[in-house]
Amino acid sequence: MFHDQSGTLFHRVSRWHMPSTTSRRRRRSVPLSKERLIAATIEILDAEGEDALTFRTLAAHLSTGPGAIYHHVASKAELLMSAASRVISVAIDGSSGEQNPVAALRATAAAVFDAIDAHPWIGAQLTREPWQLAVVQMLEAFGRIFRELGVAKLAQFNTASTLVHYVLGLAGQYAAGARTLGSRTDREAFLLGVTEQWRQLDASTYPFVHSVAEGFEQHDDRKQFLAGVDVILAGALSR
Amino acid sequence: MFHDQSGTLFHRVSRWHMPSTTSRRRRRSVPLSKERLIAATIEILDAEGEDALTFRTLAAHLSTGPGAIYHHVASKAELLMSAASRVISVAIDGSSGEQNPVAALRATAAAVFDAIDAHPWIGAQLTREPWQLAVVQMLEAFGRIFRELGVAKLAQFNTASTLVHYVLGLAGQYAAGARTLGSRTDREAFLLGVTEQWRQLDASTYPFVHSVAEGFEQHDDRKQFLAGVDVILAGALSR
DNA sequence: ACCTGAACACCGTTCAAGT
DNA sequence: ACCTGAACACCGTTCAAGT
Repeated sequence: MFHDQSGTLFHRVSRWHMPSTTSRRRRRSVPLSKERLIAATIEILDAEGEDALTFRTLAAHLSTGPGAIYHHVASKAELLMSAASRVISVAIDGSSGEQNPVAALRATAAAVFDAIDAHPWIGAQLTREPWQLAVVQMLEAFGRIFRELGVAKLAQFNTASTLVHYVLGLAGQYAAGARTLGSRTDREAFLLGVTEQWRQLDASTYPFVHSVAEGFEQHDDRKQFLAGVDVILAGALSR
Repeated sequence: MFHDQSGTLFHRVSRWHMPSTTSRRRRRSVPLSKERLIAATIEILDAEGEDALTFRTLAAHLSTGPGAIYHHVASKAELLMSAASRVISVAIDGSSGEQNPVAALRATAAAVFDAIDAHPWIGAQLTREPWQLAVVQMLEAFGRIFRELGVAKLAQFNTASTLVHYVLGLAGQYAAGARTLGSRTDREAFLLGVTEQWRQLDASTYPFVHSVAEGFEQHDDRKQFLAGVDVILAGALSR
């Protein structure tokens, strides 16, 4: 719950942006800026989910009209890319410092997972634009570690991008789960619904899925994610 | 280009649905059905891209009104899930038959890649709803092979879902690339633009990205994808 | 230069009215 | 039962008008 630096950071900042009349009045005295827009975007996405972020709600949050936003960002896509990149850089920067490269890789991956857990809308966003800055930041962080690990020159990009794609795929599924969940119900109920659907599939055409259905409800997403990281790490070191 | 069974299949079917007046008149004599809606959906997505599929264009394509669609599917989300699942099952079914499990895994993964290549809109769709049927179908296909490979019982789900997430992540990036591309320009121009952006990043904060930027333009997406599959396969077998 | 908010050109979905 | 298409409640974005 609290293993995300960026989550707590933005949580602290968010008191400034509470929709109380006092703070809203204080807010209007400061001019709009891209920074302010990104902060408000992250706040709304975290608190109310992806569907809640429209240029109308964002503008209302900042006590202005939707048109004002276009003086600081070119489009909603640019705003979302900037918000995602912000969250990912905070996560990656906060996880650096490990000396052992294997530990560093796990720490970085875990930090990214925790950022996605705290801001599940990122999962959908990273898929919306290809090779956006947030994705390149991950490639850089992972690639540098694989190089330190002594992975051969040509394999460095292969292994790093494999890990990046794995993270993106998991982030996407995670975000989709959070979206269909609404922010209230807990994740176990969602997983229970998933296994319920799995059990209703024909057992002879889906034997594997049936065999893993039991026990899936109480599986630990974070542990599961890190297990996948270790599979890729083992594969990278096996040549 | 032609390594996708589903692609050619739907291409052949698509003559029925050409927007010529004759076929459109012939079409109206047949009642609407979910099957027909799915076929038309895939057709429009393949030919015109994700943005072109609206319930208005789909209805016009079938010479009816948008409301008629709701007699056969509950929502646009359901229609897209069904379309994705259709494409994935055709791809997976067409790739079965390999006896050697390692060859089978590579063949299945390649078939899924080719399906994504032929229908890039799938990449975005698979991220839209969590654990939708198309994703479960991949989990089943991969999981069964990992079991055959002798992966330990507890690791079977780990390794299979790692591979599924990797495929989903790559599919998402691929689809995003295809979307920003428009369907006409070739992929090399897109990759050139990506590396151009990479080169403009600060070289001291992005040393790894800079080091892999050269040569990235002419990299082979399919080969790259299969290299990642082999990394995960090696990791799965390394314990 | 920056902001405002009505207006434009769309969406997915609903629903009264038809056959 | 199935279809039709106008209407509803929204979007992101634009732009004339203000300060």
